[in-house]
Amino acid sequence: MDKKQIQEQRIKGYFIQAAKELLKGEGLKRVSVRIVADRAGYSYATLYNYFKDLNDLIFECVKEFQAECEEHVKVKTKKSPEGKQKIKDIVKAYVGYFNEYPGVFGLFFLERMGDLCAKKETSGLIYHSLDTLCDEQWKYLVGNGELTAEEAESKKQLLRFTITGVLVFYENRLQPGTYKEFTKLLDAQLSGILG
Amino acid sequence: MDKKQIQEQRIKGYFIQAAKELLKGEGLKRVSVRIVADRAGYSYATLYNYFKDLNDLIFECVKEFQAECEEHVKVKTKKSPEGKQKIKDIVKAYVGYFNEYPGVFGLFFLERMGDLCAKKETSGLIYHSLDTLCDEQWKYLVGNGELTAEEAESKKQLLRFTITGVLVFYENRLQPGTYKEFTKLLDAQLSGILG
DNA sequence: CGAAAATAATAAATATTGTTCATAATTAAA
DNA sequence: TTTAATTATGAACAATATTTATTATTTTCG
Repeated sequence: MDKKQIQEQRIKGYFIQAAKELLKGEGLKRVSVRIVADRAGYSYATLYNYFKDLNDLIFECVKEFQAECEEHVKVKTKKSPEGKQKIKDIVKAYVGYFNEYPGVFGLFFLERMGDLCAKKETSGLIYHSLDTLCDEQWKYLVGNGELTAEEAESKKQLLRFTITGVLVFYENRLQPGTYKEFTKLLDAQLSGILG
Repeated sequence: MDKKQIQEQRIKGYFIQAAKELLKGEGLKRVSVRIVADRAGYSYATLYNYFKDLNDLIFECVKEFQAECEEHVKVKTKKSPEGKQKIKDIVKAYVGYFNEYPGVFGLFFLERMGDLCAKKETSGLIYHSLDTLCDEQWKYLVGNGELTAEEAESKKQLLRFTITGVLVFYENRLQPGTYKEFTKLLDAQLSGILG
């Protein structure tokens, strides 16, 4: 029956919504079965009627955050001029999303994904998100003759690692002390890679 | 009394040793008060006579791992020729240590340090370890005229971020699938930065 | 040496976790 | 309306970190 599917999906949504709010607000360590269920308006046991376990629920959140992030970037860079400038803007928007929700960054890159059941699926989703977002622009630059295919591949990798590294340092609240310094650092790194 | 200090330090050492073994072998998730105390040959409650809490113990482990890592790098690069080559070798040895003990890398960069009490102290220790290890060589290159002070600072930063990023990807078992590919990637990135 | 005092080790207890299961409540079917 | 299926839930279980009161040990000193 279709109704069943709709209703089930709706209730799953309540749990997911509650978990997402907690993840964004307080981070993974504050997400417990009891608290999520409370916020969703159900008993903790009910959660297990809709999700295999807590990781299953969190995995759904990861997927939604990933989509949110992608959407966020696309909206913010809609008008950017194609090529290197657009890549820079994509990266800035990408970083901006994680800066707005540090808990999501922690969930994506820091907190052990090892526990999340479908490792390959989740990791693939997360680890290639920046690549996917920039892919068109890299192709554009190669087609344009601005970069060779090898140069593009090399820069793509460098960008991926550098941005992740920068975020790891900043989100752990150490490296650049202020947001101002952080954006300056980011700009510098982007110029270094893309010219 | 001095005897007291020595004995206390000795028993603390048993707990630290047990925790270190667990961290290296199985990672943070497998480290529990009960298991550590068991391995140390004491009751779990005894641990609290020597450490404020579990984080306090783990912080001690972090300090020891940090020292171990430093020592490991220094031994491995003792004979390297000064300058860029030595920086490359330092980075390789540094990465090599974490590759040998993935649990330690996770502890350092991935698992939420937020819980570790003395955030600033711990983070400073960890986040500047690579910088400190390479510092002499950067100075050498500047004194040598091979690099300007600004170039050195910029490359130092880039190196720090890139290496962290590469490790985050590799240790989460996704990016390069094999160790062979990983070292190749590392070499490429090092050449890109240091020429 | 032996009693008193200080120190150290521990078991029991508390408060959280995630997860399972039998049962109660609700909804759908006949 | 009675029966059957589904859904929600509280109780229970195992494992977690930590605290507290009590026991065991060691040190001190008369």
